Amino acid sequence: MSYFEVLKKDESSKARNGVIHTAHGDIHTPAFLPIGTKGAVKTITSEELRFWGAEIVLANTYHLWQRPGDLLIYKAGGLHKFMNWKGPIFTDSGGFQVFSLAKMRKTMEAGVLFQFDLDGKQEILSPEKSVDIQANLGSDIALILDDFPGYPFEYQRSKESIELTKRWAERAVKEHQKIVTDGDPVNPGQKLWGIVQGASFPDLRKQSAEDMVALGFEGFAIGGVAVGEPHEEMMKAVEAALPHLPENSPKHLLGVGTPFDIVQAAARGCDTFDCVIPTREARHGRLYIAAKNVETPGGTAEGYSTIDIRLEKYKEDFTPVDNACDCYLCLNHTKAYLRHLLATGEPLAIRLATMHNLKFYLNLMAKIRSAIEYGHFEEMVKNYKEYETN
RNA sequence: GGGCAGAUGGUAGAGCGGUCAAUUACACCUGACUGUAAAUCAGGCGCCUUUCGGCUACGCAGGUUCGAAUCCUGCUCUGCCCA
Repeated sequence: MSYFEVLKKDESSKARNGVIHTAHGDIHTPAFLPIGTKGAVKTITSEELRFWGAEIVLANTYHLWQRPGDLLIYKAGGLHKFMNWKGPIFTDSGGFQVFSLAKMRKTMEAGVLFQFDLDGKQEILSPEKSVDIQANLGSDIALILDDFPGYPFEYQRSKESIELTKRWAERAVKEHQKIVTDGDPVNPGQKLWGIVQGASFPDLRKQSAEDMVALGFEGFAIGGVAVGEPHEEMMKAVEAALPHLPENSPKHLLGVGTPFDIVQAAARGCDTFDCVIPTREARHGRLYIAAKNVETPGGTAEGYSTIDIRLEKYKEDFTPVDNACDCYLCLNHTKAYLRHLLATGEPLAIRLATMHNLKFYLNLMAKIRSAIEYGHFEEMVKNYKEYETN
């Protein structure tokens, strides 16, 4: 049984249904990974995630290294046991933190120099260190430490980043092999995935993809996107990278995205996605709603809309956020109640809202898989976008 | 009936002669949020105006003053206390 199996290819696009086999179970793709940066998807239990159909979660190397420390998690028996999540875990390498916390960090050949917030101690996150930490966490999918410049995209800087990422990748692979051969990893089945950089420059994406393929990775992530660029630029980056990666390997699109982004990227062949949008925006009062039978010039379509539950107009709205939704919030509570909880700062508010948005995203992925399975993905892609409904 | 305190923008509550269209908070409105330093952040919030600026405003009516939300007088109302 190969690591990744393509179960069904869509005839109208590059989308496909597949399954990734990991030491902690299968992941049916296209899949969305709820983000649990510090070992928890904010306010949500592992049991709930599993119940709603999440098959894998993402955790962060950088943050878990700082607290509670990867050695502590190693002592706990690995991150799966520590957080009691029995399914697959995907860990980010810390590369994104290098980018998002850039003001306080310095990228060097050796790695990233930075200071811990708590005690000001200086540390270097190197490609090896990142792999070591992820080995101690015992994730099923680990990522190499990568470098990326952000937006706007600049050719020279992007070229440097794919070159540095390649050199770091070589070191990461060696370190990972060393651990597998000589070490005592928490999760011997852990796979290290490469990351393709190169902004939206086709030649750089191609080069970076080839660099990664040459290193023998079994899975790949597309990085450096969702940093403020327009949707078209993001798709351009995806289109530039995917043809140069093996068709029978899983591809993750890092940090993406809106429901629209995800559908579009799935159509281009991306298999897995992670994003803070559903969880973060839930905390900020933005709720996603499946919009069925929306009137469009081409007839009725299906898409989605969002509401800001904080608005006064929902004060006396005693209907569910989405009466067609099967999440706990929609089955049990009204907009007026959720608005009240959020307005009064009740912790339950963000939990209920998070439940809803995560269910929306997970339902979306199920719809994509189903559409591919039953041959109507083309129709779904055609009109699936955000609609205004007010 | 007497005494005391007070009346400020949706609400609470600053201001106590000019720099006040009026601090601040809440409410309300807009907008952000894409490998989570984010249960967060930014902007707006009398009316007209793109800006400049103009107009009307701090219970009501007068007055003092170059100038009043701020001082004085009367009135109205509110709260507390004493009869």
